Amino acid sequence: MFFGLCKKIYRNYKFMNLYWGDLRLKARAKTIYYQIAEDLKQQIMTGALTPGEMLPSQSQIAAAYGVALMTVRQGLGVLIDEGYIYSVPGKGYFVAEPNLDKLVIKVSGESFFGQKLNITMNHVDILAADRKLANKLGVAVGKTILQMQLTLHSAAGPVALDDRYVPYRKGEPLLEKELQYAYFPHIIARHTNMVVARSDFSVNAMPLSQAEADALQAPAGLWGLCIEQVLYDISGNSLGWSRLVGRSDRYTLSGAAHSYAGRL
Amino acid sequence: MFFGLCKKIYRNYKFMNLYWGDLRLKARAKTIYYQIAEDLKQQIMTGALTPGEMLPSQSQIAAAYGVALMTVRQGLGVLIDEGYIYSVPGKGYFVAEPNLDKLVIKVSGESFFGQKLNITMNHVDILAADRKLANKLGVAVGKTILQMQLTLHSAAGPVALDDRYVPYRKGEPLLEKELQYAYFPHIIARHTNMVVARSDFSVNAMPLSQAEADALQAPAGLWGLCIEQVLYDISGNSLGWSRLVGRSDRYTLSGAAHSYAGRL
DNA sequence: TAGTGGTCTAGACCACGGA
DNA sequence: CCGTGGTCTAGACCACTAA
Repeated sequence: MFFGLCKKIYRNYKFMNLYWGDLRLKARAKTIYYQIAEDLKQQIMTGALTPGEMLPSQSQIAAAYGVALMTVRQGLGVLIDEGYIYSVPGKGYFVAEPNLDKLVIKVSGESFFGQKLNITMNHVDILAADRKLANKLGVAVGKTILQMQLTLHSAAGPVALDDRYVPYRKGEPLLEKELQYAYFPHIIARHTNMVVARSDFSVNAMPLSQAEADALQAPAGLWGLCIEQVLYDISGNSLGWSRLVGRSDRYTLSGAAHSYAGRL
Repeated sequence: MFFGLCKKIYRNYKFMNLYWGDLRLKARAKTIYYQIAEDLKQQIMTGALTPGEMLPSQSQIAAAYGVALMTVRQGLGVLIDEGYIYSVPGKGYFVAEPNLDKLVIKVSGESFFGQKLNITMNHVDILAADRKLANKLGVAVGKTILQMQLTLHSAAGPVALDDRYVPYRKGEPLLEKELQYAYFPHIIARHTNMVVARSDFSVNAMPLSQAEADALQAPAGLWGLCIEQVLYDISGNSLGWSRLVGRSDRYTLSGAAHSYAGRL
């Protein structure tokens, strides 16, 4: 049932010239373990193997392909990486349930909102942390904070305002060069020698303050889309806080979710 | 430099009773390959190995631990899975650059916005696709569409309205049972026998229509947070479209990003 | 007890990279 | 040329699961 026509002799791949130069994927595409993975993936996506169903055992697959166990395991490893299957020790491999519960938004520094944005630095200030700021950054009230505000704008005009707060570090001046990075974590990564491990963020609709509306040249009554982001190091210490508020008529956040999600 | 104290004799793990029953992670925690991975991960997170730096070669690691090559490879595989390193054939393994450019929002059916929400079905209708709907769903204008609208509400009152559209399929009646799933993809997955492979979504601030404001009992002038989602099968055919608009004062979207991201 | 997956070994050959 | 990672073999022993 599982292996109708799949007993082809994959093994003569050794005698073929398959490493077509630069493209690594093309090379991988013709390996035995990759073929095993593709065959099984095919059966999952076409419904021949349904979610929850058990796959044939490693040894059955090995026998079917005339191949060693480790090779089969490598193929199954690919499917595990890609989220198609999971294993239960002592029982077997099972087809995973598809789910779309992880929405992924990609934000590179280059194209924050799916469009190329120019950056203007409005001002850089030194200030003492008030209660709210101290709370966000996990520092004591009164602690010296570096604040910067910048504007992202497209050809149509200003798109978003971004206020960023970093605990001041002695002997680590912010360089002009660093400020050019559109995406806050990139600044932090260059500015501190800490490894930024995690960021928590939230997204919501917000009314624009008068100052924000002015700076964004926003029509009266327009609300903004607000993205807050707090950065942490590996120990959970806060490294920075960013609050971006943008014209909702000039950008939207977008992304995708995949049922069988591999690595990010 | 790389291996100061790490030449412990891991190999006697074989003679210890390490498989402490149910927890699989605890078992894995004491394997050789896992220890190798942890040691290297430690060096990366503490800065002993910096992004872009080359790791010692497989054979060096194997010699340092007194272990076979395949075992080392398995350990390095863990780090690749978790995004800490990558490999360049013919050269070596390298520490990856940390980046926080993938924001992940988890939405389970249980807690859509970080709070338990009750669901009320407002109505289910059959209608013919107009141009906009036909475009969204990738069907012909006039095609029969199943529409349903539901309200999500917390103890405080209504939180969001969700309009969902599914191309009508003969002989596949929507079951009352299926409608209880809060999260749209879950309904689709149960309703059709198609595998939902991908969903594209977008998030933005939107003014509430009069009908929406009434249904949500929203204060005058309040804008909503709108999440649109289109579901696709493996071939790229659209399986459904959902447009959720919610009171921005009663929920926010939130999530996290990780510098070294493993599987979703 | 038999079958499953999980770990590990000590070899092998291959393609790629750089000196 | 040699060192690198990538693939593969034919075994081994272990712990878990279910009959």
